[in-house]
Amino acid sequence: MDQSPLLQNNKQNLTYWKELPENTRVMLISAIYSGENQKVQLKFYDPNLHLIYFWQDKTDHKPYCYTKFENKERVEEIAAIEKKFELKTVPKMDLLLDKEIQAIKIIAPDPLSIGGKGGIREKLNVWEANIKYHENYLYDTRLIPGSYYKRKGDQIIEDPYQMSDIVQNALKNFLWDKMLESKEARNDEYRKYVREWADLLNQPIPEMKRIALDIEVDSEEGRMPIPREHDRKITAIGIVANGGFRKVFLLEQDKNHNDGTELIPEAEICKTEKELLEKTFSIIRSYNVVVTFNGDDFDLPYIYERSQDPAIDPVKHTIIPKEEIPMVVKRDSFIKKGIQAEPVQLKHGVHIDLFRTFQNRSIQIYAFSHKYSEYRLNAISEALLNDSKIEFEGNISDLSIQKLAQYCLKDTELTFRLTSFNDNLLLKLLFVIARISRLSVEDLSRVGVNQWIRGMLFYEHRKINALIPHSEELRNKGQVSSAAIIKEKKYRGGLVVEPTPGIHFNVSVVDFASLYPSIIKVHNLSYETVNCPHDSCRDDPDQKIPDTTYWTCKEKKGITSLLIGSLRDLRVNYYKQLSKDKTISLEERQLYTVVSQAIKVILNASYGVMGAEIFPLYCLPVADATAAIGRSIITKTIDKCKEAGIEVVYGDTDSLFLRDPSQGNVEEISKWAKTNQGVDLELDKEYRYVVFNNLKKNYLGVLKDGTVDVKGLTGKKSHTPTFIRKTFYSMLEILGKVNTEKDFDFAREKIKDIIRESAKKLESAKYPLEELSFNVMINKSPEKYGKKTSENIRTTSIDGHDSTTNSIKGIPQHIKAAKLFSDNGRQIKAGDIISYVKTKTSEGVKPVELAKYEEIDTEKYLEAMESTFDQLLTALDVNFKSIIGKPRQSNLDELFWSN
DNA sequence: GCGGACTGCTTACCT
DNA sequence: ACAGGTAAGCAGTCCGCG
Repeated sequence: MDQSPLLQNNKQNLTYWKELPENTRVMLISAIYSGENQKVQLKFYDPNLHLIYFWQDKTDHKPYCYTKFENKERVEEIAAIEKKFELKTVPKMDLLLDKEIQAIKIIAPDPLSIGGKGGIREKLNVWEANIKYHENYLYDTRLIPGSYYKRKGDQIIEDPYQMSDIVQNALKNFLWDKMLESKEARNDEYRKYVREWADLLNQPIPEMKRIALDIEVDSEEGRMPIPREHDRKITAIGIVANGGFRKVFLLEQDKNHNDGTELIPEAEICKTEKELLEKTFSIIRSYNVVVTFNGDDFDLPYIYERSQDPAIDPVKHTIIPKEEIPMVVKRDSFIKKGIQAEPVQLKHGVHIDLFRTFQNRSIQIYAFSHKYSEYRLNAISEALLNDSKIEFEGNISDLSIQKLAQYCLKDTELTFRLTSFNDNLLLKLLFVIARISRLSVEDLSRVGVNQWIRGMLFYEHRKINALIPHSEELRNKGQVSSAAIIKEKKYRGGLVVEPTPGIHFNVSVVDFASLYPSIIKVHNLSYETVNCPHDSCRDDPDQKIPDTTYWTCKEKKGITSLLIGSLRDLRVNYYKQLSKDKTISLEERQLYTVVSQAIKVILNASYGVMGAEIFPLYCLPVADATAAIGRSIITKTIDKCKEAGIEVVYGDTDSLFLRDPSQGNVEEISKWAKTNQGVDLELDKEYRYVVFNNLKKNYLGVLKDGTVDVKGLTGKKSHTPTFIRKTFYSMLEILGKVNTEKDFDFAREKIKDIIRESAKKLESAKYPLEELSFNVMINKSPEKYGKKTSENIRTTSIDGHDSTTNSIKGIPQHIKAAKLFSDNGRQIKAGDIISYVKTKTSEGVKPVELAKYEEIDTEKYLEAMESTFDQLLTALDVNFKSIIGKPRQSNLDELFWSN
């Protein structure tokens, strides 16, 4: 077995800053505020020796916030009474007014004096009081998580890696040649942004020494142990680290839990839980990064609480002293309601909870292209690693010690591999996002994308000495200009072109490369530049945004426009090229691929957050204007196509489907778009043919190489019963082989055969029940459904019964099924996928596990097949009903209902 | 009392 | 806990019919 050198000497790898040799390059990985010391503490990582250097502020930096001059008297009054604040008048840039103002800086002895109970925030209109102190600290010192530093005396000095000549030259080319074509190239400010991003993002990312950790706890069936109660024994702790280190500590068990087989070699049996915990702690101490799956709410708080419970030492009833535990309870964090665990933080390392990270929609969709759709370890592992947990029947507490060891170690291994697969993709991604968002990985892996962009923008405000506005100040920036199509939406979004129904050969798809970020860049969109205070801009017709009442600023570049625009250009014109450049090392190329991916995540969200209330710089006019310009660009491009005689058969937001264009056609339009609209229109895909029915966001396309692209069709949707989906995909296989108009005749017949066969299999009960299930996710807890209708409230309150058919009326089918499940004692919670079949029972549905074949409503399934397949068949001029014959009593029905 | 038109709710998808 | 637009299925209400 590969033994980790770190484990052998068991050295606590936490070292103080003064011990860091000068000129050793270390990376900033964490920043926290220690309430105990009232100081910010930083952790730096030495990528060679894998040590953490620990730094505590000595600069006497203090928490603070601002107020405006109009509050001078009031703030002086407060300061005179409370005697703990220091006031300073300082110049600040007010971006909304585009002028310098005098602000009063209120300096406090501790963060609670500002944001705590009775803090200044409650007494006065203050600015920048909602920023966590450790974030403030990073902004002010310009320290960026994920960046490299070195020690000089007591100080922290920037110490970036040098870029290689190739990369350096590519950047120069980009800055001086590529960009000279555009207006921005002549803008030094813009060039400075590009340069700074590249300097930051081109830094290599080291492989971090880390462990994955997973605990198993003795528990009753169907009830999760609660950390706060810590009343259940810890029976196993698995640890997997880099370099092949694997270990599982097991609590000694009685004979009933021994199946006589041999234990896996990684197993080590401990006499008591105390011993088990002590051994685990000593390993945790020797690593810098700890990875768990749901460790925030379970594993970490559980082992912490349990270590303080005398039950872990049955003989002497002693606990583990707090100094020996590598964790502390996070006291400064605000207490969330209803949580089951006190948050726990690692003392010297960094803890990443993958459960939370994979739940992040941006990670799920943009980083992993929606490969997983459930947030369980097993589902994510299956999707990303093609591996799964060890399955077992019954209760985990009944497993033999041998099986438990295997099970626990497997979970731990999967957790580790989620951070290591694809050349440590996830961790690298997180570190690049840390650099962009100015948040530590510890912080950013637990928050949504709006906080990432918040971090990027807040940092920038500090950098240019601009006061960060209140969200209320951004609410009076103008009326919404374009009403949404969907009610309950705030403004109108992208334009969807009505598809031309039918089969079209040789269709080219062109799309605008990151359209919204381009618009934000080209049109100088930012909260302070949309409806800016300058009369000259307001009165200039060139500054007007088409189809809206908004105008934009020509006097000054907006901060969002600069940041998003420079990132966009870097991605499109620099990182994408570098990631393919064979003259640089594979390792570097991989970094640039990751950087490009991380920027994509940020760009994709940058427009969305402007229209999201939770975003601190929420500014509806910016989002509204962005979408309006997008509609204007696509509309004008369509007009231009028509003018040039190019037929547009479909389009959605930023894409156009052109029917049989020449290469010259595409070039012409693309050039036109660049010159007249300032956006890049690129050839995205070339379809051999595309099939449209009359529905938007619904089509099938076969690429030149025979790959079949399906969008939006029901046959693709995850809730569709497997047998229908499988039949649908075999239809697609046929269509992938179609090359010419003539081939369709054959394909049509093949498809009819497939459908007939499938219908026959259905009617003769040949499909396993599981293939008939609809699989629908429940997004709320089951009780929260069906409360809106008065009818429903009345029936439940009158008869009082819960499980009568009355009380489950007015409730979606998947919830009905879920309720039948919980009647059977199984817990259903938000995020679960309910698998149910359609039945002839009074409810009309039943969970698959509880259903019998004779209850199946075959007619309903034929209807489902019909509606699913008709989306394709209508375009192929085939009729479902005529294939399987008229609706009739199915064989199955006759069989079961006659006797 | 019945059925079709309509609305609202929910989910899954597209960009 | 980033946006809006579209489709589909179900459940319920409204309204006219005769």
